[in-house]
Amino acid sequence: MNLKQLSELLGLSQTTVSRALNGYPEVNEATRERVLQAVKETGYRPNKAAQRLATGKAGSIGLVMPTAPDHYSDVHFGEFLTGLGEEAVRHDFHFVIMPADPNDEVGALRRLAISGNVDALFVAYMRAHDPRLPMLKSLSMPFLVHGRSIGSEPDYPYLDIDNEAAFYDAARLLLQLGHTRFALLNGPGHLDFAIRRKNGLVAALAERGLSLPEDCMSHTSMTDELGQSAMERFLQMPERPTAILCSSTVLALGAIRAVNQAGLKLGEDISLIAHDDVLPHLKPENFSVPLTTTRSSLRAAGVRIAQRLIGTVKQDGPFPEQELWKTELIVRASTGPAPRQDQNLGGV
Amino acid sequence: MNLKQLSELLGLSQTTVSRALNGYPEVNEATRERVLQAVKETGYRPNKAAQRLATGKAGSIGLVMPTAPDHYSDVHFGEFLTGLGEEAVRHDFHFVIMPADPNDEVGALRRLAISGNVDALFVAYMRAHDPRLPMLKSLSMPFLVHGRSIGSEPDYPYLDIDNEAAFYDAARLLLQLGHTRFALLNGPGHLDFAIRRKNGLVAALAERGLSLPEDCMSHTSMTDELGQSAMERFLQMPERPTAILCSSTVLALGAIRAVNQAGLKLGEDISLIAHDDVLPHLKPENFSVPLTTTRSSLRAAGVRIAQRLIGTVKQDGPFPEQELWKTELIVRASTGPAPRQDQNLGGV
DNA sequence: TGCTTTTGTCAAAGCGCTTTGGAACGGCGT
DNA sequence: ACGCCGTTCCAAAGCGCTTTGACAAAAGCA
Repeated sequence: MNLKQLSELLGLSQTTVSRALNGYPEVNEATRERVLQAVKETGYRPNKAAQRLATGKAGSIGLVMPTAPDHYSDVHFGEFLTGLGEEAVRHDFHFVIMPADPNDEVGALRRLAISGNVDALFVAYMRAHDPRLPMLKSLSMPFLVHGRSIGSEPDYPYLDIDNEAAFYDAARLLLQLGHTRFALLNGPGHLDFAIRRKNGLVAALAERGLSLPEDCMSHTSMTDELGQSAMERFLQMPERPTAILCSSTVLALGAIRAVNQAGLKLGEDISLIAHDDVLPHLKPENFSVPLTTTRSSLRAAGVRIAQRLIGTVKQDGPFPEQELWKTELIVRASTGPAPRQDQNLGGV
Repeated sequence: MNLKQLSELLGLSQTTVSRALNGYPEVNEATRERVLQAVKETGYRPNKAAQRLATGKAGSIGLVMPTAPDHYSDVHFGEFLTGLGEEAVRHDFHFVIMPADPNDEVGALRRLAISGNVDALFVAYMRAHDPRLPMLKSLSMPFLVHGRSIGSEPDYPYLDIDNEAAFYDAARLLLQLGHTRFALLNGPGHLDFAIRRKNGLVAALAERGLSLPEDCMSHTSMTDELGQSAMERFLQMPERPTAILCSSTVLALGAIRAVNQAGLKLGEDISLIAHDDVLPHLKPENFSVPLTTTRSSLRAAGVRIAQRLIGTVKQDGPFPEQELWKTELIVRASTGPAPRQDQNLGGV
């Protein structure tokens, strides 16, 4: 069934049917109803390829999936993708996923853009001074970045969470509880979110005249194994930290294992706050000691990004704007007052 | 730059240029060279949408991404997707990913098929008597399944690994080492691969007159946490198993944690063989006690599936066939002779 | 030489949609 | 009665490609 057949069946022109379907105002409401009814009965579906050719819009958004032979397909990416997908499917959009070596993301993105089968681009895993940004700007194709790029002019459309504030607030809570020795279990050091979280923590410490020693920072991929080994190192320090900030519940999973194996009590000997991306199978409230977290749903971010990107493409409208989400600081049992000996030793 | 302009530039007809580009035989080699040269110089790229409309081929394959609010975006899926993607990008194909609740996979698949923006479908996570199979067969659209569906007529195109043989062989190795008490850490019980792996193990045991008690089987999602808790249960049994078969290195990760925490030695007190999907960040040789595994690369399967599916679509050729990969049994340090007390008690 | 094949090329007809530029129609004011 | 609008619809022109059917030119064959 195609438009022509449908219009003949209705005794209308293709024009009118097309307009009825696409919500144009110049068609009589009664006529539109008839058309819609016929569509239901016949199960007519417009041919995507024809629509694309006619409108010049592909109805799809492109993204680069970081992947190399040794690259871990991480849960955060999957979770985010799910959000994107949920929204996309509602609008009959789809993605073109271009797998690419993380070292060639610029190239991959450019290839995607000129391939002509996407209307818009999405990028994530932002770094400081990210080289993709100037490229994207030169492209005259809508794009939206998840995160930001420290060191770049902030004149590009993005959706980000306020990482700095999140870890600043988390650190302040721990400071108020009397902690003075902090450690940071962070994501890869070149990524923007990791830099900002570190900055947030450092800023909060600086207000109290404290600083974060180099050996109390760990920058790794966010897997539980790496969380565990980093935490083990922290615990072996002569003056071990009592307050841990952690960039992911996945890292926290490993870290807590290390705490337990060291015979220490989470929430008593060690206080820990993790950032919670709301990964479905890793709920902070289900940890044996429920986790205090800074929370912001990765999946929700995916949905929102898809919304904005699709909106932009559909109405050929203004490029999407900047959006900064606050995280929620949710206090559970993994944080508590600094242990006694710490209070004795501690302070400024 | 479009075909028309290019052909005018060359003083040829659109027909000839198109044919030269698409490798048709009826064009002079010298002419083809000229065309190719011009393409290089002008950077001409055929418009995808127009090609689609003209050929009726979308150049994309569809797949359903299982996702629900509580569904874990698992690493196995990501890893497989990476393989698919690598191959797809080589042929300028892309996927349409339709996220769907695992309970509505049939519906999602159908919607994908009639949406008209895919040429072929791919399905995974096969179950026994999988309801998607009859639906797919009725669809007259090429498809390929990863895995098989026990209980269904095996008349559909698939790529699978020989799960039964894998675990049969693994079990035999352990039997030869003198083990008699086995346990199975398996994936979700409704999935085909899990059923077959269990069958393989049971068959090997039966040859020795042994059987697998119900409480020595665990069927769960393949996360390390669940691997750990299941293993803990096994270890608390009065006559605890000494030989463990494990459906994923992710499960094994947790299981081994349980072994260590129980103060037992892997490869001495407990022998363990895991199936290794070759996840980049979970290499069995990097475990503190290197893991004996049955190996088959998930990513390679992705590549192969993309190859076959794309091949089928491109030449409109025969539907793809059936393919069964053998796994490799790779012996490392996590397997050893059954401990003494077991040999005394044990045997047929 | 005259005939049929083969080779290399072309003009034109789609593919199924959107969109432009009218046209028909009835109601309105004058 | 006339012209003028606003509404509702239409015919036809693309969008950029592939493919069919035809046709010269070159080649093969008797």
